[in-house]
Amino acid sequence: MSTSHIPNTKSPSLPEHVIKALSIDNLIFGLDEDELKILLVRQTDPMHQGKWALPGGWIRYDENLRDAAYRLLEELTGIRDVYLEQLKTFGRVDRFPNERVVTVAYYALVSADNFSLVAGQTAEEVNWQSVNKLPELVYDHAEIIAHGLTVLRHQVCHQPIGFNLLPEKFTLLQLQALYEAILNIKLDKPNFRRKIMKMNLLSPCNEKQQGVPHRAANLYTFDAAAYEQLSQSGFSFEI
Amino acid sequence: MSTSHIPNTKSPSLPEHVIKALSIDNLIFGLDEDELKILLVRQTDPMHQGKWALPGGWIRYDENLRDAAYRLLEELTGIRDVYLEQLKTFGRVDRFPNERVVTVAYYALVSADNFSLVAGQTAEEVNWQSVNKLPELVYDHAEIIAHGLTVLRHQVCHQPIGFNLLPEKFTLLQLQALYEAILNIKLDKPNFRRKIMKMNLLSPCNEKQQGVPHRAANLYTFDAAAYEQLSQSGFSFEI
DNA sequence: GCAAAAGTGTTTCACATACACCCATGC
DNA sequence: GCATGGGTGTATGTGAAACACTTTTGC
Repeated sequence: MSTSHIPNTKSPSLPEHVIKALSIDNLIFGLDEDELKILLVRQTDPMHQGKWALPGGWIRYDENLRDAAYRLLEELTGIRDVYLEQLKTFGRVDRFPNERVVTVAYYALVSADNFSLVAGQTAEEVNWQSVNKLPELVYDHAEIIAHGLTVLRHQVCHQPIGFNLLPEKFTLLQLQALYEAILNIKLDKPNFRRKIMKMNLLSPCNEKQQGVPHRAANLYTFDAAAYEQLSQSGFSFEI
Repeated sequence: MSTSHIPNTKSPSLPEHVIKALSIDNLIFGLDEDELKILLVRQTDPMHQGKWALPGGWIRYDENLRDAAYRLLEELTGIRDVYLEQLKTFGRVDRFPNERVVTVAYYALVSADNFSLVAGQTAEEVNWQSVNKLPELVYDHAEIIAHGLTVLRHQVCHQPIGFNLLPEKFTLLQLQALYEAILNIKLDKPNFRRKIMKMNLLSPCNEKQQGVPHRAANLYTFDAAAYEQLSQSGFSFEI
């Protein structure tokens, strides 16, 4: 959450007309150099002593939950047009100091296209952190991230959401590296290629990689329309 | 929700010290005669004109979300010791009249053992309804149930939660009928048997069905301990 | 015997796996 | 040439699907 999460203070940055007992927290995953990262903000007020937190905030009275998640995401990071899904609601009695605050967690997968873009915007406060070595976090945010990782690892095997982590055009080996990074496993290249290609979810760009010190690979895009059609015919994505 | 969900009234039945903007709603599924049903309560106050609702209510300040779900479930239906899992949080601005109320939905699968038991307890107010022909429901409860069904149909294929809908001891054909009822499909008996038996999740009771007008089938129980051990070795349940 | 469900056997075919191999390109 | 990744081919085994079949029991 942002620094506006200090309880019991009428901070001027706190918007009026928000739901008091409820907040939003966003888990934003990105891929950097074949490593899975998550976007965190640093709490600048002395009370939290520089701990890190998920980007989040309060929900307005006249705002749907998902809209609030999108608004907060864009306000804090500039990110928009991403896959944003409700994760879970966390409401342990003692998760927040002094008052009872329940938080609805959402998660998004950010493509490599605007990965670096985001990190640059508000350099000192927002930062990507490897999910394998997280800093100290406020409240129950470590627990929320742990749950988010579990869900992500499950979802990525059963739905084609991984493509959201890649640039628009990608190679098959980039896709394979993505699954290897998220799932912490090694995959067989020929078999992975066949499995993916048989799904008929990728459209060839008829372009090749540029500036690589080896044979250039073909580039592909994910065909969302084809996936829509296939899933209505009972097709189910499985890795 | 129960009748205590009337907004802006200081009803004497409304417990003190609850979170104002948040409620719980429970989706309780049961199997009756190979038909999937859900437990609903009738709103008795004139404002709702006899519409039906999910059993739910308010969360106390000193109560974890899941604890509240369990408490409300037991208070309203007497059901306990069931698989109870968070479904999703629903918070559309206009889902509740006059004030902003966000609700956290939980779902449970009730075994056929105490299926009839529940229906008897508070006969005129609580009732099982087929999910295929639901009555008119208050607020967004139809939407919540629709989402619950989607999740249930997905989960039942990937986790051994279906067993919660059966009596403690069951036959393989009962199990098959369960999947056929939930998924609305036909399954091949020999292949289904082999698939299930190969998982090593069922313990034979060394007992047979009683009083059936045909050859009596063997009874089995679900071996939860075996499942725990297998899933830690990377086993994943799939139908 | 007949009906109805329990339970077994067998063939077929697709597909996942494993691994060997050739291709293209920059240095 | 050689290193690096791109991309293809093939043998093998497992297992899902389809369906024919036998067994048991009540009436």
